[in-house]
Amino acid sequence: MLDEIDIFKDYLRQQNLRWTPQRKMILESFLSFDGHVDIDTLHKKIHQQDPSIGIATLYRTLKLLVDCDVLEAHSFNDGKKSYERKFQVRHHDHLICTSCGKTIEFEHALIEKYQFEVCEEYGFTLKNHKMELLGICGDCSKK
Amino acid sequence: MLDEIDIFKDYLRQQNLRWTPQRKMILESFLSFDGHVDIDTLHKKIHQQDPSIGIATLYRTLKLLVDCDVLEAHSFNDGKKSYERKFQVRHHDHLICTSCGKTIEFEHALIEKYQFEVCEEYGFTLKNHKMELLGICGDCSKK
DNA sequence: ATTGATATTGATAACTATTATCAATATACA
DNA sequence: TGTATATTGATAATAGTTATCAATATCAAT
Repeated sequence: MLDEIDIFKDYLRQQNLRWTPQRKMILESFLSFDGHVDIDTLHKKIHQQDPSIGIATLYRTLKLLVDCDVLEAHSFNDGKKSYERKFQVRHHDHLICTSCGKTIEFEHALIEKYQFEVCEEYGFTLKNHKMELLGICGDCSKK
Repeated sequence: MLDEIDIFKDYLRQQNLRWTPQRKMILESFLSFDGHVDIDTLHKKIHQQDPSIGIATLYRTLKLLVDCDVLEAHSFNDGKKSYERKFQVRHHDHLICTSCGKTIEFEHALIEKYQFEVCEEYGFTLKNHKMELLGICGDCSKK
């Protein structure tokens, strides 16, 4: 079974792009995290392993990984982007605490079903979706 | 019945802030649009009416309008923010065509109900939510 | 293995959206 | 009308991201 490394390699070959140690290490480093990763976190980890890798290469590689559907980009309201594995991870949505920032992932089959219906109604072919529920988590509302 | 202007005025008074011609004109200009408005569009329109209004005042005023719940901020994936009326407008979600950028607004009572249930399950108090369905619209899939 | 065409890299300049600074001015209340 | 202070516009500063470019690495064909 293909893993993310293989998908990335195949994609690069198809596009006449090259498999490099930097690209390998960035993807591997990314995959060592769970859930959402922001550029800063990833850059710090990569810099520890190899301080010679430049930030531009990081941005470039993440863009490629989104293009080949290995990662997915999110835009939260602080203006920063974060990234998430897409392949081999079930689709899910997010519950976000606006007080402490805690994020919980969930999935709900019925919601997904209705989303699909809405798209049909408007003649859309659904490719992806994003749902964020913003609220106050149990811990924060106790304070 | 209170309208947006009154809400904004009341909020300013409560916070010991001041009602100024610039704030009045920015809010009125915003309300003359339908749906989402991005800073650029709004700035162009305002600049036509009164070129002396600075961009900083526009940003400052929009922030106040979000604080007093007259507007809502969105962060789409291009990194730019856009704003939308909140008051007197029913909550709705977005269908976005990833090919031509067209946006359709919809609402779905059952989806909202299940969102509420998910929050309860995790001990969250739901304050707001954002749902975007990304796909290809009918026109684009014909091409 | 060597070569050659060209994709990639790191450093850094440039760019975009947004926020902070500050002196001049406008507002609201006594 | 005067006065304390909030607001303004201009612009510097900041943060995140992208473009530029010369040096280097990759890969397919020999």
